[in-house]
Amino acid sequence: MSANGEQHGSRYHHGNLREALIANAIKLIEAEGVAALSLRRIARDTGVSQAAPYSHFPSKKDLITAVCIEGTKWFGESMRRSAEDRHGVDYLAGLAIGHINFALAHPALFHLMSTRDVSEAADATGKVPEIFDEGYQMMVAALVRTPLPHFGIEQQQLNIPLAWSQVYGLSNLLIEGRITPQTYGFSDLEAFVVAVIDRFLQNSLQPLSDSK
Amino acid sequence: MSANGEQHGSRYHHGNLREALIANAIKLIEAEGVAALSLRRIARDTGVSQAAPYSHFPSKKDLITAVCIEGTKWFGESMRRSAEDRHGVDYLAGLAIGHINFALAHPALFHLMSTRDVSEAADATGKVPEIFDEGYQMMVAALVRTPLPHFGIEQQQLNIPLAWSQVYGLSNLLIEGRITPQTYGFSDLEAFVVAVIDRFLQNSLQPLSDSK
DNA sequence: ACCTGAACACCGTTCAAGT
DNA sequence: ACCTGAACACCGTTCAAGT
Repeated sequence: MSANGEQHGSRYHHGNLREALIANAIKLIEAEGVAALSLRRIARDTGVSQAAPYSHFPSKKDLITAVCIEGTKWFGESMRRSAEDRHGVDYLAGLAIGHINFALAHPALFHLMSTRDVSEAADATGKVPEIFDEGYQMMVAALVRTPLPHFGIEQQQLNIPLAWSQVYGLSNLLIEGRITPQTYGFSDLEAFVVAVIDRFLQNSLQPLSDSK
Repeated sequence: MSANGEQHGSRYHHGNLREALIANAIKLIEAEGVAALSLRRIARDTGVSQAAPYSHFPSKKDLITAVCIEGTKWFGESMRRSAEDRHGVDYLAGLAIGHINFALAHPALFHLMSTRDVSEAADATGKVPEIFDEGYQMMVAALVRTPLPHFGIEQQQLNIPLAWSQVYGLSNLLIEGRITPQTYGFSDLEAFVVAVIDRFLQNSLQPLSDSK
């Protein structure tokens, strides 16, 4: 309940306190939500005094920033893993599914990473969005290089915010439980996600009609 | 800095403390963000003691819930106002624009309403999502009754989560500053939003190709 | 019924002091 | 350099007491 067991009696005079704090912060977030995140609590869980974290982070914001940075790595990996060995439109679908998988597997962490008020609050360096967007850059790159027939350049441009907000929005609404697959006749979450993404891509692949 | 001026010396022994607290809570959120939201601060701003709010709300969560409920009214009105006098697809676009307009006009409030960790944290009654979704029900109703040629029923069904997460995601990414209209060659935010929504609707209106 | 003031257990942060 | 313990100004919440 209080110790984490993996230390052999020493008291972090080794330089691993920083990593231990980040790990325990993530553990706490995933177990009890962002609201439960307190520096004192993390210090307690890590077995150090309340003031110890200040030897490694100037403020709570900076610890959270570090947590976000760690999270973005997992996020990017999830997208990459899900998209590898795929090509063209399938690659795009893979990225989207990797995105949503991460969000569903780490809802609190995803939320922390993706919302401002927590991380505006949180982002001391101001670089979290930039880092977070790395994942999206993969999507952007794929969108740009994937040949969408019948699209002009400037039309294709608009697909970027479209795809981005689509995936981002779906992730959040699924996490929040506002959209449930059952409502739309899907018993399986994965199948629902695939269907929605497929539909999005099919829609986007159509040539634009000249009116009507 | 401390008083709000609209009271005539009396000390809220009238039954308007509840409304004053909600109003000042919203004022505080919009001025300093959700992070600054504290019961004691609101009480101070309203000119009452720290314990006074507990005569009207069992806990901080309940005050926030009341704030969310108030917010959903504005949200619904914004969508309705923006869509009135429009028909068919234009009506849908109006709803979407009303949604995004509200999010941009009241970012902190929108964020409070739409994110769980704050309002899971916040929603004592558990009914906030339900109420919040009222706005989306308009969208759903419109999507269902708007004739989209070439779509079967079950195909049309999928447009609901698609449109919903599209608008929701775009709202959030615009608020967070992650998507900027300038990136896509728009100097005007409104024009950008209209273009994206139009594109979404045009995409969705296409008949599905039978493969390829 | 509605509000106040003092109290309790928390929190982020600072700072002198220890090793 | 890294950590502790005590302190400060906050916070949510409770509770006896006032009107």
